[in-house]
Amino acid sequence: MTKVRTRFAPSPTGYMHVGNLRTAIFEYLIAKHNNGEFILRIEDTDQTRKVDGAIDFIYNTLNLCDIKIDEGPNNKGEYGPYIQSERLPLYKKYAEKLVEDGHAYYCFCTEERLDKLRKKAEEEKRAFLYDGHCKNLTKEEIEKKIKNGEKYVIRQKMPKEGISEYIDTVYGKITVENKLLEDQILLKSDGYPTYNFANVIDDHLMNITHVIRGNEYIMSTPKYNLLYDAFGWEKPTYIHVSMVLGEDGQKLSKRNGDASFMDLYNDGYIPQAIVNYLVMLGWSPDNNDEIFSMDDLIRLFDPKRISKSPSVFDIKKLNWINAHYIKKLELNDLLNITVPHLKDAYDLSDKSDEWISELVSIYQDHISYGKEIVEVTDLFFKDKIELDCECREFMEQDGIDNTIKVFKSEIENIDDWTIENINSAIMNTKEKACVKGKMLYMPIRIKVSGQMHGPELPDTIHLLGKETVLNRLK
RNA sequence: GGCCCGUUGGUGAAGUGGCUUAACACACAUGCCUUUCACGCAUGCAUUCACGAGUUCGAAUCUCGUACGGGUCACCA
Repeated sequence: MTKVRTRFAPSPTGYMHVGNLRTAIFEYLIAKHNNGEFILRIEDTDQTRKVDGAIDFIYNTLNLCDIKIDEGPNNKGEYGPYIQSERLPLYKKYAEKLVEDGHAYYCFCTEERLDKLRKKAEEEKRAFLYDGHCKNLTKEEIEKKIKNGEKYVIRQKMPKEGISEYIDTVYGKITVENKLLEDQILLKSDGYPTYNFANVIDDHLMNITHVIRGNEYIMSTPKYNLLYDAFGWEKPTYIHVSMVLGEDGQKLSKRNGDASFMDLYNDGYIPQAIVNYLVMLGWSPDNNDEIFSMDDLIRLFDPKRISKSPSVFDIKKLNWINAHYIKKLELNDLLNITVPHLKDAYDLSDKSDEWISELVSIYQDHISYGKEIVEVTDLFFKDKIELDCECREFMEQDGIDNTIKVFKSEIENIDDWTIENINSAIMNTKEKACVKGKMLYMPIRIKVSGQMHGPELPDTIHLLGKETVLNRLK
């Protein structure tokens, strides 16, 4: 049996939205589930969209997600180079081979002529298809034109009749009429291959066995297959996956302000949690489990269970999964995803490392992503706290003033500012003011933190410091 | 406009002709527990699977039509 090989083939744009990442995850899981290899190939045939540092960015992203690349631009491999712009001669060679064998032809049509055809098609409300104008040029005509320095492209010769069909792992049988297939361009006039062509050549040369990609390619896959047939190559297994949509039901995009992986990462989402969440978008295991390690996923992943319909990216569910991962974090990792945000938002110069650790720790179970630490801890950093309606209502009840007064004097009497002593102060207040439960804790909590909820009260008070607490009890 | 694909609750989804009076999870709501929130627990939230017809003893599941949504039709990837 041949070894399963999948590839992730992004353009180097320096941006990866979660839909792209999900595709990479699926590709990785399919390879690893079958003990296969995962290849990274950079598709930079559009030189205008290239961004510096994009390759490192991709490596960095996949690395953070524990997706290990077996072969790629920064790895050794037998099938390189792994950057398409470094493979140019190859494409040209194969395109010319196709011409020789009668599966493709030179085309000298100018942009103007094509524009005109396009316009006409639009007016007549039909799909534009190249009219095959250059298909039957004689050898002499072609040589003459090339000699004259006329620009040319190489186009694939499509059958005019019949149908093409193939089996997609997710969508089943897909049928397209051949007459709807365009004599698509394989080699552009600048000598670069088109995406479609480079893909076929590279996938074959790199021994890719499973092609996983967005379902926008469902319709063009027959063209790919025709190419495989023309070369006499074995076709890969196709696995088309549906789209990931934004909350508005629209396609995810940077412009829409939709979060990219890096945005999420920078906000303190844990890559493993993001992977966990993304894999559940459009895929489900055959049981009810929802929390998966990468090893679990590799073991369980079955592309047959990928769903056909698009799914909406739901940040709330991601929050839930991420909170789950945060609860299990070691202190150091917890600090890493929270402290930078604290530093950003507040002046920490007079706070000790111990204080910061303690602060972050008591909120570990209360935040669903790193950056959330900022809003939830603001009571530690502002001078004046304001009570909302619910708090004020609570504070208007009888006996509250007395409880606060008693508690304040208890606090004043503490010499050694420890959580134990603070706890004793609360207990003493319980005795002396004759209140308990909600009527004991809530007034103190509200007065001191300005909120009706939060972590353990003694911890909060301890972190606030004696001075601040006394000020707020006034 | 042609062609292709999709449509189960606010969201992710299970479901492949009878065990479904449609799982599970998120979200939401209520209650219990708890000093509060959270956690946990319990309950509620789709009389119905876009709609209509057909096949069948029986349909979310099969067929056809309609609607809606998306994709595709570049010397972009």
